[in-house]
Amino acid sequence: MGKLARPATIADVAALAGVSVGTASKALNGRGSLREETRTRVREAARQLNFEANAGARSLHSGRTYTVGMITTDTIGRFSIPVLMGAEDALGAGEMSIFLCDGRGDPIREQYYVRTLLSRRVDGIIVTGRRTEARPPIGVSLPVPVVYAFISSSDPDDCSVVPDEVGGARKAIEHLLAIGRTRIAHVTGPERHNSARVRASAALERLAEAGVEPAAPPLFGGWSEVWGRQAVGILLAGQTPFDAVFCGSDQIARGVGDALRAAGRRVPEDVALVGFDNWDVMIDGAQPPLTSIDLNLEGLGRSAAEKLLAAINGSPEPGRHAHPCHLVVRESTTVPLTPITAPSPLG
Amino acid sequence: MGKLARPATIADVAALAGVSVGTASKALNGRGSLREETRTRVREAARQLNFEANAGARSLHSGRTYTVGMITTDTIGRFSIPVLMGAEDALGAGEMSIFLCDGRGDPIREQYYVRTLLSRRVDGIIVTGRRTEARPPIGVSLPVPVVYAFISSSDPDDCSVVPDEVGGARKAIEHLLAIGRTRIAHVTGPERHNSARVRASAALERLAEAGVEPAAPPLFGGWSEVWGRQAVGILLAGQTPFDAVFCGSDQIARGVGDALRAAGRRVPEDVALVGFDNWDVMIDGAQPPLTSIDLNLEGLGRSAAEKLLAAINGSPEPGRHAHPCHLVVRESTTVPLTPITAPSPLG
DNA sequence: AGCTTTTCGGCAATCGTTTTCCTGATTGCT
DNA sequence: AGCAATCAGGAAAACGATTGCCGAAAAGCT
Repeated sequence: MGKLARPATIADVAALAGVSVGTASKALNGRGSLREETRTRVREAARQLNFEANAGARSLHSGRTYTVGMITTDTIGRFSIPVLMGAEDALGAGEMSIFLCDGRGDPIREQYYVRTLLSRRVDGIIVTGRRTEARPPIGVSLPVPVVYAFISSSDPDDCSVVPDEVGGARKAIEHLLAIGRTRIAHVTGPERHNSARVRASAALERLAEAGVEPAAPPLFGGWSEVWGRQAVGILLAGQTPFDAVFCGSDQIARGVGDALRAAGRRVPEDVALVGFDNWDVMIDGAQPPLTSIDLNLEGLGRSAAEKLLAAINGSPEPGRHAHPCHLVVRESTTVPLTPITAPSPLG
Repeated sequence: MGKLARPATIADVAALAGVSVGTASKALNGRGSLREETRTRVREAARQLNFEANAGARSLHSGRTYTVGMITTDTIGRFSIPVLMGAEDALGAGEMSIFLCDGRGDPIREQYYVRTLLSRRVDGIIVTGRRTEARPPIGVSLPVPVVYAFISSSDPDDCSVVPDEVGGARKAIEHLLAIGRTRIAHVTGPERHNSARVRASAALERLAEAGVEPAAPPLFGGWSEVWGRQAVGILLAGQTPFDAVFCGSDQIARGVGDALRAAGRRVPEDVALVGFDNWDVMIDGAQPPLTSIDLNLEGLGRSAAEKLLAAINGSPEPGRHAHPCHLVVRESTTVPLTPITAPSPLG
């Protein structure tokens, strides 16, 4: 079989079509002035040889590679994937490809990747990660534009696109207030995490604006279900009653929900529950399904890619851009209006 | 600021060092015979200009791009990420980069990506997906080697690396038998899924080899927690008792565990529970943590990348290669020997 | 028929790097 | 001193594709 045969070059095509390489190039790219008959002859030869122009050679001439690099600071995962997909969407439409590099939290590795990407002459770089913290820039005066997505650069002159966590937390509180809850607790991740602090203070602020006292000071812990369960123990042990819990993540919310149920409190009748991240796995497994804040990561990735393209084309948009979050309401904060006719055995 | 300045070429370096480009190239690559003083002078010039050799131009000459493409058939996600990471690991050591393309289940899109990758002259292609089914090859007599990872190609002459699901299911059953369980049920995903069928029949076969009757015929449903909960309803409604459930996924296992607990059965004392996939999110959230089968996806990805490298270097290993799974034992099948001294409130 | 104007395509330079030759200059040897 | 052998580095030809320029043929005009 002809497997692993050297790919055809434009010289092969030209030879088969009986023209010069220059003419073949013009024919395939619709340039120059050629007879239609010649064009089709060349095209046919190209088709026959399965010719694909060597992108490397081409970019040598054009100076563009139609390629961007994407570096994840830490591990690629739940948050970076949607960002990647959104970016791919925005870039794919313009026929660009993505080099994916996983920095794994190692700055050395990261610098190595930056060099590699630069040697491959990418047109731009997107930096992302799994936390929303600000991070040091990946380099100074790099020869290509850089956009930070989800995470942000500590240099305010860099272009960063981040989720509007403040707005998200405020929406959560507003929703709970709107359904009449006034004794609201907040359980979230470790205080050293930017996201935990930002979401907590935004929630408190929104409560204060409404003139409502929080049911308890924010409970900082981990991002896990286990912590959610433990936090319920703390809340129940305290003397102040509560009719709603806003959680810093869906995992926490799920733990909270499970523990509440185990303690005989009904969700949402006794306690309304709001999560954060809108992570389908947690949302769907929870009983009942969780109301949550969607970070709109795919939109964020798309937006980041668009800003990168703009910068590549000479119109950078430096600064920190907040991308809106939105509330997704489910049964953990609303009793369904039409009660289920035939309740499933245990679902 | 010098931002967005044209990257330095080797000509710039040569000029600064006062040598010809050929000499500069030799100096930087350790070729030819040059005075040590000259080499260091060139290296210094390169450092000063932040020179990175243009990979495109270089590969034009060498015929190699040190790049591989990775195409995911359907969406990139929980299963393809570890495979990707493993592949990156194996390739990164050899200084290769990965082009990531998400086929999104659309064959047209996929073909488009194949063409793009070929035009970029990748040295090879890895194809992956989120299901273990066999799929049609991405192309016939492509000019570069292709390895299928996790999913497999329907052409047995292609190189595929797949998890040994049969072995995994057998290990699960063996473990349950080893801890003395004899009334074992199996709850798994939809029967139309290859994984569900394969795991179920392997489990049955292993039971038969041990001369043990299954507690019930395999229950096929969905991959979700909801289904796990429903399945417990079915099992409890049936008359045959059971002392263990082997589940086709950790999500199902988690649902099963929750429902068992809700029905007053203790895990693992009354019913031992084994999941599949060893997915940390489910494992850790479950009460108690789940014993599960690890697909070793990262190892699989590494192995796939190694086979791809071998093929690139002229030693292809065609055929279907099974990658071993392993059992990870946790509290859902074992009562801890040293009981917890101070039990957490609800954890 | 002889002239100008198009039309069509070939030639060659270019992009950045590597590598093969090849030429001077130095050294070693008798 | 004269010759060969070695060394250091330059010149130029690749690699594959694009594109500006230019020449030959064909067509249009009087």
